[in-house]
Amino acid sequence: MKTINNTSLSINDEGKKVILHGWVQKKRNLGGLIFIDLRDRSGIIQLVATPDSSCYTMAESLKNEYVIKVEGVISKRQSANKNIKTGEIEVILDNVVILNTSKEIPFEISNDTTALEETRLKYRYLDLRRESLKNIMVLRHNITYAIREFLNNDDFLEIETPILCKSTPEGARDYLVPSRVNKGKFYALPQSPQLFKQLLMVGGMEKYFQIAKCFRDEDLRADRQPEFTQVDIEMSFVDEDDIMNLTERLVQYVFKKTINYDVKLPLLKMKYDDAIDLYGSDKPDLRFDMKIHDISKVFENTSFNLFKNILDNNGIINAIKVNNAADKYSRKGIDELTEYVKKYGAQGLAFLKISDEITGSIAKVLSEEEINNIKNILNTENNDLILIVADKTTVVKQSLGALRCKLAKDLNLIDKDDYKMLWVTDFPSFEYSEEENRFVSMHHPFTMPKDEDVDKLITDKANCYSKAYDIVINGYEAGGGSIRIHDQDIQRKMFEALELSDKQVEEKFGFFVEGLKYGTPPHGGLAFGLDRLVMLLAKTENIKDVIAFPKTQSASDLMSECPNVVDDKQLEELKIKIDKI
RNA sequence: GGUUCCGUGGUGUAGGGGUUAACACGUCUGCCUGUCACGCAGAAGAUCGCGAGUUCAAAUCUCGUCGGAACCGCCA
Repeated sequence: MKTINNTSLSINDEGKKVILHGWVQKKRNLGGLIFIDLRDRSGIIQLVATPDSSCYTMAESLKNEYVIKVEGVISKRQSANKNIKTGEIEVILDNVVILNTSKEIPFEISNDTTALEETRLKYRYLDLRRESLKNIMVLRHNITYAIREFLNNDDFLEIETPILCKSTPEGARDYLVPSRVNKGKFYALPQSPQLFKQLLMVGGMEKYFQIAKCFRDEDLRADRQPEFTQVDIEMSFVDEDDIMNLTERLVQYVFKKTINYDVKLPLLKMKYDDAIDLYGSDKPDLRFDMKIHDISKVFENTSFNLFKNILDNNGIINAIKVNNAADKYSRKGIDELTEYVKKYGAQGLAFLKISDEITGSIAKVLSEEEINNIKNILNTENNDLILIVADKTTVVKQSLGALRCKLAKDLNLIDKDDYKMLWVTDFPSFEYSEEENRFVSMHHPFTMPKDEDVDKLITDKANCYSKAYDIVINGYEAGGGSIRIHDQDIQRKMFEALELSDKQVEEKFGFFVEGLKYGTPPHGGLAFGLDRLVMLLAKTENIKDVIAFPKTQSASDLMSECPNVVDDKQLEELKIKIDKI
């Protein structure tokens, strides 16, 4: 068995005879002397074959990615290579055994490989040999290990819940699995272990966690995979603060343990409404400021018809100030920003450039007083750029919220080594679904309303808030959770608010509601997006970088060519017929 | 469901209606005893994703299709 971590060798081992295993990363044949970079999981160590050695011919025949076993003596190098950990030493070879050969590899195995993601995904097992990807796998392991360590020390039990579940058509689309034993019936893969973890609380487990695979059949994004991992936590006899407190300490522990970063506690708490108002997002990135300001009142009596009409139609006018950036955006630059906000439904983007003489798209149509009022509200200085969106509230907030993030990125306002974390709390219980013409749960139907809002469940849904919270890190929703409803009366009211009939409730989650009737303790929890947490700690913006075998945007695996068609025999066993597509 | 972009030797890019499709890295051969992005000399390797159309002529233009990427919708 391979026992030595190759790069654990150092100058202190000089003279020692060693047996090493690994892959040929690189061979440099100087004619009378051969250098080989031997790679194992720990890194690179240099081997040297001299012409007087019996293994010289064997060393000559080595090619990239051959798997070899070598014997040799640790020696001090004539001149050290400061770029690698073992740069002071090398192994003078006595013996080389080829354990396996390798086809010529399709792309260079190095951190700065030029291969596209597409190529790397097809040969993911080769991609994993690259140090940067390997390091993320190590980091991911360290993170899950730290999580288990922390939660174990806090009396949590790690319990697995089923992968084959009942489909609950609320929320995300389910992945379905046909049942052979029960023909015509389907399992669904879990979108999260939500119901099971609550039933574990009913089952008296008190403190549960699981590093749980979850599945959602929705479209992919740079930070979204159809198959992902959640750190799922649930506790009994707790309130919101207990869970936030525990989670903070967990995050602090993981950051310290894995990247030696000190998280200062307690984290900032911000109400959902304030987050939307100030940052246009329920997951604000606080690494930079650039708040959104409401300048509607400046235009109460404006003669500028465009803005007047928007205000008359219950719209708002908001602005962000980009410090010292007026000269950084030409007409073309502004046009690009305009196109950007249009994606979020904004009709346009007005701008003002602050200087002795105000310029910009609406500089001419505004009165001097209006411009002065804007300058006062935004507290402007010379060369500030003011960007304004006027529209209905959701469009204004969403587009400016996205715009401030784009600007911060474009203008390099973000310190890449910084982490800004906060809690976003007091989420609305409901959001109005235009599609379904009714209020639907923002979180899920088992989320406890704020004590003072229980009565509003029926009477004032739009102003009903819940005991729900998200932990936001650098603009990512890293995790979210809530206190659950354990009270039967409140649960009934919730279903009523969602316009679910007794029959619908019974069909959708009868087993769950039945369970809640048998002495359910007050409970709540939270789920962490593990992949996103790894992304944050690894400082990458692509979720594929933190998953060993990820899927492409069309939810396929380029390596195994999955999904794929199946045998007619398999379909026949399941009594499934495929329609022409 | 929608918008935008990409597809050219093994890899990554350049190019672009016309005769030998360019460059870098890699590969192969020879030379080379201190390299570590080794060096030097030479060679092989591509019907430009696939299909149709326009044209005297398509890798280039058009349409379709397949694959990839980013985003909007979607993601309780």
